Amino acid sequence: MPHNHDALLEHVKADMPADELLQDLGDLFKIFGDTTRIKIMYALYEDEMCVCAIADLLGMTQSAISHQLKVLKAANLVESRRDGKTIYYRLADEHVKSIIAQGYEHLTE
Amino acid sequence: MPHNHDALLEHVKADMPADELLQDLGDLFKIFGDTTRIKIMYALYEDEMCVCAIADLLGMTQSAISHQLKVLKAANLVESRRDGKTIYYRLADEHVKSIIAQGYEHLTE
DNA sequence: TTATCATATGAACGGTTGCTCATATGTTCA
DNA sequence: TGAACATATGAGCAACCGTTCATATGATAA
Repeated sequence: MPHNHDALLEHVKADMPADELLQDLGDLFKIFGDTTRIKIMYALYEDEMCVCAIADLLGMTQSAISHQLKVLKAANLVESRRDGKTIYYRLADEHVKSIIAQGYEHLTE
Repeated sequence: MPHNHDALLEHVKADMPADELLQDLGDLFKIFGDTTRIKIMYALYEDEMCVCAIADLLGMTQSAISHQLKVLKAANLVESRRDGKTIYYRLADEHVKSIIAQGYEHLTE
């Protein structure tokens, strides 16, 4: 007879966040789970930057960077402003830095 | 003539972590970027749990959970101990909680 | 308006990933 | 030892994802 843990499950289940939130959490971290996007966020750590500067910095296509910036913007991780032909991107809030910082700590300890 | 930002690039490049670390960061967050793994980590938030209990909790196959636990263990996010036939998993350190907490904050503010 | 720069976007292709299924390993107990 | 339970693992497949390529949009200046 398989062993039983209904009591434990009852307890743990009660403390679990809603499925939708867990899904959203996964989706959020998925965005951090790509080196290109991590690099973009690090590039914006101190100051805003235009798309072609980021592309130059990472040695990648302007198109590739644009696609990724769109993903980051959809997740409210970056914001942008236009100045003539140029569009400058910046980090949207401090969570970006603190999430990366926590990951960094896990790796370097 | 395309506009120039060599000076900016020079400065930002100097502050960027090594490529290998950025890669590792991406790989780490990739692991958080899956709902099943997020659920497993949340299940272990307060106490250790055996594999079949996690499978029951999430309504998933034992095999699927085992595969994911292997991924989590390889990234030092969970640890395990054996007690007879049963193997209990627990969170490896506090970073797991704080990383998830930061993501949670970003979503709920 | 036309040419050029800066960025955005859609389609498509190749690589990755998470699950299933079958099976193997390891442990306990009769 | 053999049967049952608990977990691990390898192969295979469908779905997802990041890039490239071609092209579209938007802005400026001549």
